[in-house]
Amino acid sequence: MEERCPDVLRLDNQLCFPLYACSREVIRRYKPVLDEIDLTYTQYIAMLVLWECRSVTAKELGSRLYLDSGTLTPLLKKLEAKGLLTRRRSAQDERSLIVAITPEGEALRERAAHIPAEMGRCMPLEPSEAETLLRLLRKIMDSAGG
Amino acid sequence: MEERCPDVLRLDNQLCFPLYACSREVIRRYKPVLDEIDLTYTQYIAMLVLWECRSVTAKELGSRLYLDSGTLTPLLKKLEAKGLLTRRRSAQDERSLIVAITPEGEALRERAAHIPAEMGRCMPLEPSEAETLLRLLRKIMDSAGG
DNA sequence: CTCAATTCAATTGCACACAATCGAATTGTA
DNA sequence: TACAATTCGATTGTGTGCAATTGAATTGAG
Repeated sequence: MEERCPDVLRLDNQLCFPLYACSREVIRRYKPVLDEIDLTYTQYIAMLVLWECRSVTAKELGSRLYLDSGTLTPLLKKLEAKGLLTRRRSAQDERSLIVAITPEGEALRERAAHIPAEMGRCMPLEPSEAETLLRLLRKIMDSAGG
Repeated sequence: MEERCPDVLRLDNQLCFPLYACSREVIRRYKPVLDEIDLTYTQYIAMLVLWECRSVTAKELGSRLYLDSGTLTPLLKKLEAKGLLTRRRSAQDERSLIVAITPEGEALRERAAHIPAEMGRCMPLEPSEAETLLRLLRKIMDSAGG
């Protein structure tokens, strides 16, 4: 008799897979609205930081988004090519790259202002549920290993 | 006076970003243990399905993992090259690709059996919290738009 | 039966993610 | 002040994700 697959190895019994699948699903749902402003999801979250900060170093941006230079360098070059931001070296430290929003980038913020509410309507969670979800995600993020 | 960035556009006030960041973080934590059995995370979840089912069509596998042929075709070819599975056309329907686990693939299951428990220790959630998290993720997955 | 519509996996092209490495700039210490 | 260690962004290479297209096989309406 063949040994059965142990329950612990079942796809649905792991936290990792629903988390991974749900993350991709939510990004898929953003796509139609992000298409309207010609941003990918990763470009969108980079712009979210710039809409908050106007100017940040690439290092700070990477630290906020948990992305390294291998991902950020080509991403920022594309956003620069779109005219949404500028890239220049810091005068104090030539190693640092300063990323600053342009007027076009600022203007895009208004066209993006409706997105969070629109996406919120796609998420069937009560405010208390959303808060619980956020708390649990942060608990994982903050735990040792990251 | 410059208009401040509206709160709704703040990175941390959206559900999408913590979800996306947490998913990548958890996959990062899997990497050291998956390196030991020479699987990427995506290859691992594909093997999870095969450890359950032994034999599935590519379509069924894609439906379980929410991945399309553009992702699965090269992935399955790599796993076939590792000797963990076989790929052959269905006799009943030549369009269908049947993916079946090999003895080497079965053997790998034993070397992977410790992974869920090990990862569980990296996740600081109480059982009830994990259950809540799963429920909320499924609620999002099951909602309209997917 | 017939042929248009559908269903599959494969392919192509683009955009991430991320490990590893590089080279320039800066820092810390003797 | 030298100079080794560190920090920073850029580059390279691999492996996904996913949209769009292709081509073969199957299905279904007439």
